Amino acid sequence: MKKTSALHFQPTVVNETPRDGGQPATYFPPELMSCGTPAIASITRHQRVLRKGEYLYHMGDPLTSLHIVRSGSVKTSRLTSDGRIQVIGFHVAGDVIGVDAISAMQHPSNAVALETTELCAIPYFWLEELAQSTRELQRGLLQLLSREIVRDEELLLMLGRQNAEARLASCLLNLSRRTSTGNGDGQDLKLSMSRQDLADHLGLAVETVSRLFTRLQEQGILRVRNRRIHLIDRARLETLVERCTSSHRLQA
Amino acid sequence: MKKTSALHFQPTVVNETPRDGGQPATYFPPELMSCGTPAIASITRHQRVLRKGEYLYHMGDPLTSLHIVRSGSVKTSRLTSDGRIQVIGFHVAGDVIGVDAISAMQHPSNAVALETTELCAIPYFWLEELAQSTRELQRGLLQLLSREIVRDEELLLMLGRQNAEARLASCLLNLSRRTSTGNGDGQDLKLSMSRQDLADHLGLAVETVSRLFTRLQEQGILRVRNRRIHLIDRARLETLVERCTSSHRLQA
DNA sequence: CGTAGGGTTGAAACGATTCAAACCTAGTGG
DNA sequence: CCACTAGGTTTGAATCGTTTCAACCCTACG
Repeated sequence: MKKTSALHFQPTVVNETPRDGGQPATYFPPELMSCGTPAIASITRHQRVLRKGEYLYHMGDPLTSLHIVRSGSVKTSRLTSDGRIQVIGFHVAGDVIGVDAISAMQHPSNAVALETTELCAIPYFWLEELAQSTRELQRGLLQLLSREIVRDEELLLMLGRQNAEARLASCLLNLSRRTSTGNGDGQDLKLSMSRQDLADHLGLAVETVSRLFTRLQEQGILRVRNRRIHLIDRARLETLVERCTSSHRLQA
Repeated sequence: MKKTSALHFQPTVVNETPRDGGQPATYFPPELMSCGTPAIASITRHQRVLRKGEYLYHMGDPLTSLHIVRSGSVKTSRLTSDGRIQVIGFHVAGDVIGVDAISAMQHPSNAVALETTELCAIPYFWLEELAQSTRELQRGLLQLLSREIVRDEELLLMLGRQNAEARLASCLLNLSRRTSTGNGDGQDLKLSMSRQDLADHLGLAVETVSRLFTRLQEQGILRVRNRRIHLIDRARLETLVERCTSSHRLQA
């Protein structure tokens, strides 16, 4: 586990290199990047740091703020009445957490830090106010929520119609894409979640996930060293996935 | 199949009995009920009727309008690259369709009528405009999208962590709840979707769904007559479901 | 060095799928 | 009115993928 090195305070700067070259310090989701200055200014205060295992919120907590992950990672999850877990998602820098709480103004899921994690809080009533006066922000917010719906729909497709192998492949490619810095091609990833977390996300048993890693390694598609995954043959990994290609259109 | 009896034009009245007693003519989702009069007025024009099998939109189509189902039902679906289908949802009177298209301004899913269906279209750019000037409407819209996220998360739980039986039970109870008129206890439901559609929604094979119906009938939980389902023992159906109870809180 | 938790592996069991066939039912045309 | 068809639905038997249970291994950490 990392030490307090992750605790250095970022100044009020939001994105060092707004949108073009270099490694983007993507603390902000693209949907909210275009909103006006006052919005950004009011948002970037209120820092918060969670250690591994600390909860950001529990099911049933009232919604006070949305949160943007600045560094680290968070998992959100739900429970069945008999205690089985479904991990809804893993969230990394730039992701916004808590939007599922807007409808009932209380959280329907849990959010817990998988490692030391920096977040910035956006008081929700502020955000609504600002969105009312800032056209760009309103649009950004709506797009943000809609994007979340699309993401969940893709997960539904994964859980409903893909086998274990394809699910893991999907997940790894997804994580790789979202954590890669842009210039680094994202072939190496350090998973912050346990095998159990992965299993609970993919709707599988831990043992199955473990076996899959072994198998993919044997096939030379990736190399596994604990939670450090090296993607050797990304193309082959992609062929394992039946992804939703917008070109395809059969009878449905 | 029904005749043109469903084609009678509803006047500009939105909800006959706004919120209290009687059978609510729920053409509107609760989230948008509270918005100001001008919004409602501008929305309730633009009718549209689809026959069974007709598409409201295809994957890739640009977003022009959201749609509210006034009567009938619609299924939305996505495809894997190899042609397998995941039905995202079944939508009945009062449901809003198309919100997943807001993020990319084009539809990531298909929407097709399961029977003769009346819809009313809400031009999206109008809606955004109105939401900018009407506080209530902005809030309603955000709640609407958030509600959709919650719904999808519940489906994730279902697909990821429930067995075939619990999935079908969930789905039936859900359909019953949403189509019941309020005074009628909703024990009888007429499914507008095929077994295949159900299977594609629940992530199962058609044969499995068929067998489940037979089994539930043998157990005296419901009676099946084609697409007409009579719920005999709702309580027992509920025990089959492992639902997400907000009281429960284990280590997650 | 010893422990604890996460991770892996194997064998047996199970649930759901697949393939094949038969069965309804609604709609069609003689 | 009936036979005929086509789709949707049901049923059975064999197969497959994933889970379960149990044991073991590894590795980080005190």
